[in-house]
Amino acid sequence: MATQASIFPRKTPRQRRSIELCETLIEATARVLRDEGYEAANTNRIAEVAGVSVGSLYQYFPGKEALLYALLQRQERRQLDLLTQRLSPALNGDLETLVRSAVQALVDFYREDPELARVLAEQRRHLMGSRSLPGSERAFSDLIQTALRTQSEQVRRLDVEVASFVIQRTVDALTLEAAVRRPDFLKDGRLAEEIVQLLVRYIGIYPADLSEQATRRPLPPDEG
Amino acid sequence: MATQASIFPRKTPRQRRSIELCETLIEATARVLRDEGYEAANTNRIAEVAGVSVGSLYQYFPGKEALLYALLQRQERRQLDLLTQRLSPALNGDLETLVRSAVQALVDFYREDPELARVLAEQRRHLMGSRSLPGSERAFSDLIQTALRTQSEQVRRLDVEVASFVIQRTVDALTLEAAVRRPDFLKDGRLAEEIVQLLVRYIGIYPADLSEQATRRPLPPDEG
DNA sequence: TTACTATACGAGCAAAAGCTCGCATATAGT
DNA sequence: ACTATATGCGAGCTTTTGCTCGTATAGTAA
Repeated sequence: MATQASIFPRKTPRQRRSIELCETLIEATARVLRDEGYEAANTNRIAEVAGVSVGSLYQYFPGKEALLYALLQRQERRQLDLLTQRLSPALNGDLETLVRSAVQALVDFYREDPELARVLAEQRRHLMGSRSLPGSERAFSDLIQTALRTQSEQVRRLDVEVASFVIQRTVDALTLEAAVRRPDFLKDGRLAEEIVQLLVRYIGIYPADLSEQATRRPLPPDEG
Repeated sequence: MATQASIFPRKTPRQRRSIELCETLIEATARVLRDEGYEAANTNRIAEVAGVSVGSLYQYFPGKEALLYALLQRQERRQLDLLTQRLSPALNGDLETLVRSAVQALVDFYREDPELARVLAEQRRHLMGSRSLPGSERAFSDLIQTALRTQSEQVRRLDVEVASFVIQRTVDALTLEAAVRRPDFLKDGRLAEEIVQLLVRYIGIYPADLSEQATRRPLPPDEG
């Protein structure tokens, strides 16, 4: 059972059938993870579900970690694609619309396949280990920081680094957790709207902030 | 490798040395999980680290799942203990103090052993499966709902069920995630205070809420 | 002491999982 | 058609893991 730890593909497929083979294997990995759980996700089972032989599997992937990693990359790419696609029309609107677009994008994404998303979220850190995280995470964080800076009139003064961490982790954790455990909260949109409120109240300007905003907003209306 | 799935102890230790043995095993499980990861956490390795034989392990635990489950229970009990202990002196104070106590309790808890907390969080759902969750989670949720209702003058009108979900998952995800990945954010208290702000702004009453609060607060001040 | 029970041990077997290698087939280039 | 290369296969070997069982020791009670 001498386990080989490399994460990266053993060789790149050249012909069409081998490319399809790799995709079939990744898809099978997703199916096994979703339907049978992590324990069942061994190379023999994945090859069996994919309808190919173990030998073929090992021709392209050095082990199950590599399959998991490839699947994770596919997932992250799709997530980021959806997010940027949904966000671009809202970038010039008001803050609330922007936030709502982002939240709804993640809700839709996780609702599509909650079980798979959950398992992958669990495995993410195992695979990343101490490696740098080039995935959608960094891109998402950049997206938030940019938005915070460009929407500065509607945004209170805050530590952008910490705030983007808070925003990203909050919306991700809540949408994923809800998709897995409280799908009823997502079905009627109650929770999505609640997350929007949570974030807008956190980011947006309220009277309590006016004193510290004085340098940026020269008009101090009397409160009381 | 015919795996036996039961979660519950095989028999209860009667003499002192056997009680110590069980605790040693649970502690070893924690150590292996923290230092070597989930993959390494097999019964042979745990017994070795504990300095006892596999035979002794199987006398009390039917498999590694049972060990994991026992460890998880210990962790949840400690977490809930700390939380209730920190919260009780703040129950009569203002909302912000209450929230700050809860956040700080979780921050302290996760900072104590972030790696272990992370691994256990990952494993929680595997072990719980479709079982009911009698752990700290339910108790925490009840705690929040009670607090929301008793502090009603400082709390805006909101769906208590959804709100308690949002609050619980938010504070838990943020504190755990930060303890693991951004310990620097926790060291100087920047993040803790940010989480407090996030929650207080979400829960608390702001001018934007005054119209919908009219039935509860009979004084409608003109806004604008 | 004696008898009885609980506890501890660890070699070792069976099942599972990881992985290879020799051979068969498909595709591409000439 | 012929050759070279890429692809696919799966029996079966190796290592790991889960777990038992016969034996030895420690505790308890008479």
